[in-house]
Amino acid sequence: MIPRAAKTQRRTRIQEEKEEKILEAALDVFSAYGFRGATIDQIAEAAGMSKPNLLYYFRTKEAIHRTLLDRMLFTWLEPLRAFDAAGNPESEIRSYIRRKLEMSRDFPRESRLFANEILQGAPHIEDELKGPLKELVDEKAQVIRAWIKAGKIAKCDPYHLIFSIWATTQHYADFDVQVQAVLGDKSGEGRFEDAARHLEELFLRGLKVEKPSL
Amino acid sequence: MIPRAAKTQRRTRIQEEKEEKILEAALDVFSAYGFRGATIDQIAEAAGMSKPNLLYYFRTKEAIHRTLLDRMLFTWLEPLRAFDAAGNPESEIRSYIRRKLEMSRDFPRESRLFANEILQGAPHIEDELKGPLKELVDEKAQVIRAWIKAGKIAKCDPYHLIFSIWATTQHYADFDVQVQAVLGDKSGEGRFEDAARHLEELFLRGLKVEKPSL
DNA sequence: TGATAAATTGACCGATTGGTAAAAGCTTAC
DNA sequence: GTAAGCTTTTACCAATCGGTCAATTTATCA
Repeated sequence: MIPRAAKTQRRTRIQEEKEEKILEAALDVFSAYGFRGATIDQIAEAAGMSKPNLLYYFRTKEAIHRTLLDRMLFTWLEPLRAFDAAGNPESEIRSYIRRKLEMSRDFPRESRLFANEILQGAPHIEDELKGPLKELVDEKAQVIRAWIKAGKIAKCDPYHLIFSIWATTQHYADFDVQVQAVLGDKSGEGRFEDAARHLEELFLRGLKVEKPSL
Repeated sequence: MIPRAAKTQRRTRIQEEKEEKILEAALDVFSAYGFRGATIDQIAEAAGMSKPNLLYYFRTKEAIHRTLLDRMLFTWLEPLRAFDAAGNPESEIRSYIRRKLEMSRDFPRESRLFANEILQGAPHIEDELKGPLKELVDEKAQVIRAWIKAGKIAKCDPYHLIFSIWATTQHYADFDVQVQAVLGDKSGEGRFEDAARHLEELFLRGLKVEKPSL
């Protein structure tokens, strides 16, 4: 009878399965229509259950949304967290770009969920942006700044550099329809590699110090 | 009595004014919530008129949305149209970036309207993307390819280069909340110039031929 | 097995959705 | 002024919204 936070504190197998199914369906709907555009009925149907049954596991529409966002935010920042100050600048930037691009390829719905949220003013995650996200970016910006001062990469604004990497990589998930429309349906397979090669070259050439070793 | 396409074929002064006011309000709402998330009541209130009055000028919610998209799509592509094959590659790319960035600064709502539409699968403008947009991009990609062949800029994929410019410039409109959260509310004025300088340097350095004039 | 708790459902709620009908108010040209 | 057409409003509609309730079915475990 007690849906969330059961007495035993341990979640049932059924609970686990159904909640997963709901979140899976909700990710489809929220990422496609945004928070306000999504409806509980739609999510319930996609999850293959009745609306009251869905609301037995998540008390409100917002609860589902929040759970999805929380989950996503953590993994979303993982590539940036992996950004290593001790590593080689070129390979660090290269692998960061690649990791972010892989996420766009493998988790496009998560990317769109996030994009929808930001686009609509980030009403549910403003604190996370101004807190944990900002702190992490500040930290990594310092790393980049150190590389610049050490003459390892060309001078540039670290924050805007990070923004550029975010923008270009996430573009392939968020604006996929447009990318496909422009490129035509040809080259469905090689598309990811083409984008990866292009971005790596663009950023690494753009950051190479003027006179490498002369 | 006949709202749209009046007998006289000429639109009244009042019609002109009210339609403009509706579109202005609708741009606010659609860009903030997406098509499904927006409501006619909300638009009507923002436009300072009753819902039936609004529906006297635009028969459906979709009609408003379509009008906004049609208007926007044309001006949105203007910078790319201005991309001149006869011009100097460096200055053409530089001014294209700047123009796109100016649009993000001056018309953020239009950018978000477009972003929302694409994010949600471009259900209303798929044809425009696969038609006019694709053709225009194909044309300009040829220009870039010619520049590459002539050795004027470094080798790169012209399509992905255009995507990168779109992504990075529109990022400042679409993800403004995130940008502000990360940068803090400091430097509100210089932000645009910082971004412009960063993007110009990134792309121009990234496209410079290896051995400029040796 | 039976009892107890968990899971599921149909019926329903008030509020809001996109949109309509019709009549009243307002402009404008003659 | 007045008649015709343009504009605006009040009242309303069926459908859908997020969510509740009580009752029923199903799983769990002693």
